[in-house]
Amino acid sequence: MSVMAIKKFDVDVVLEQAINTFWQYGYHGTSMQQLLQATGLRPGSLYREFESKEGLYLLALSRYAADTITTVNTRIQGSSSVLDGIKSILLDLFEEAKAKDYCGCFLVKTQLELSAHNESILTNVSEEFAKIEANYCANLNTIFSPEISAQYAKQLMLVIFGIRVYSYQSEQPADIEEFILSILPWLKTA
Amino acid sequence: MSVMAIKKFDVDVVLEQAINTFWQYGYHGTSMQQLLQATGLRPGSLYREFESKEGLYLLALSRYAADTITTVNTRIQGSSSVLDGIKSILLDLFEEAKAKDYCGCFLVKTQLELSAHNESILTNVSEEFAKIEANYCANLNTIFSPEISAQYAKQLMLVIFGIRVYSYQSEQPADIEEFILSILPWLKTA
DNA sequence: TTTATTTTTGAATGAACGTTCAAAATGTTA
DNA sequence: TAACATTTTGAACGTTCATTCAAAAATAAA
Repeated sequence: MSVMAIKKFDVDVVLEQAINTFWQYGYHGTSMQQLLQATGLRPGSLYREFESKEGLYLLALSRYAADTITTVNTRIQGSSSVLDGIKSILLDLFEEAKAKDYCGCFLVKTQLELSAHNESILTNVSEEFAKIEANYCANLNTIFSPEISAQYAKQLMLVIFGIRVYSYQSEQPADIEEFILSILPWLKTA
Repeated sequence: MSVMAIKKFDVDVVLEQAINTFWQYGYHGTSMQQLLQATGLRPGSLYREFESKEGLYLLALSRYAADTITTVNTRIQGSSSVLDGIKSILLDLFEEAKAKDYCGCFLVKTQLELSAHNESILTNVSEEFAKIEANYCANLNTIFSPEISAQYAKQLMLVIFGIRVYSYQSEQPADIEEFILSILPWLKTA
């Protein structure tokens, strides 16, 4: 009995390259040619592994979503308090936006671009956002009542979406921390 | 001397139909076939009038942007106070989102979809948002100091963006007015 | 080295894309 | 009615799109 030839490419690496391309140019705005160039794969290999452009996109999307929650929790656990953690996450969002190649949030972009084309993607992304909100809520629960936590988590989601879009505008507030605290005063610590 | 045949179509009507199609499906997600069907025009007529798909899109976009400011001011002037007017605008955004064919804000969708493809569109949309923010600021100036007005206008824009994206999620806050006031307490009147 | 299995290759495919333009139709003036 | 400027028509164009698949290459066990 014999064993196969071994894959020349690393699926994780390819997925990350696909994420970056889709993230920047959107689903309809990205051609297979771009993806082949970004990943270095040939059509046959890419199709054998991911079935189709849509298949690759869905895998890239769920990978991105999973990473998001991990990042949030890592950040909170690395901070001196939950509130400081959340505050630093928001500050990071503004910081990210200064990058020349800023391209917002892949989940948000997907939601806006594809909700009219594909109902299941709308549901899919909504579920991911629900998970993210629930995760914030769980973290807030360690310091607030369940009712307050749920309310604050909702506010947080809305503000994060707001930052994600507002950041495309060139001018940022002079004092970003003050700006954040003026909208979410309960984030104030010590 | 003689005079021409007369246009069979109304440019304003065609533009509105184009807005609705682009708004829903995005630039890359809308084909010329869809636009021909939505407008009832034949390729030749559409191209003679608007030059290209991009030309039609740009005209549709600027039309939409102009309408936005008009709507805001009409709403504020029709209210008993500036703050009530703004509050009712925000409530309307949530209300709109309940519609089955909700498709967010055309300007926001354009910004997210096309900023990587077309620098001039990014600039274009950013300028429109700056106008909208300046318009809110001018209205707030009638009751607050210039500094406070500028600060509140920024908050307002961020919250509007947030609502525009958050609304794709199915579950809305139970008491929407309370939710709004918890984020923008200065909107509270009487 | 041969055999078995898997992966890679990349030219080719048909469909859909945005766009063009010569010819026909339209409506007004002379 | 004839002359005309303008608009409409819609088949056809070349390009790019996502995708396929028979053949070649790669690998490791027998």
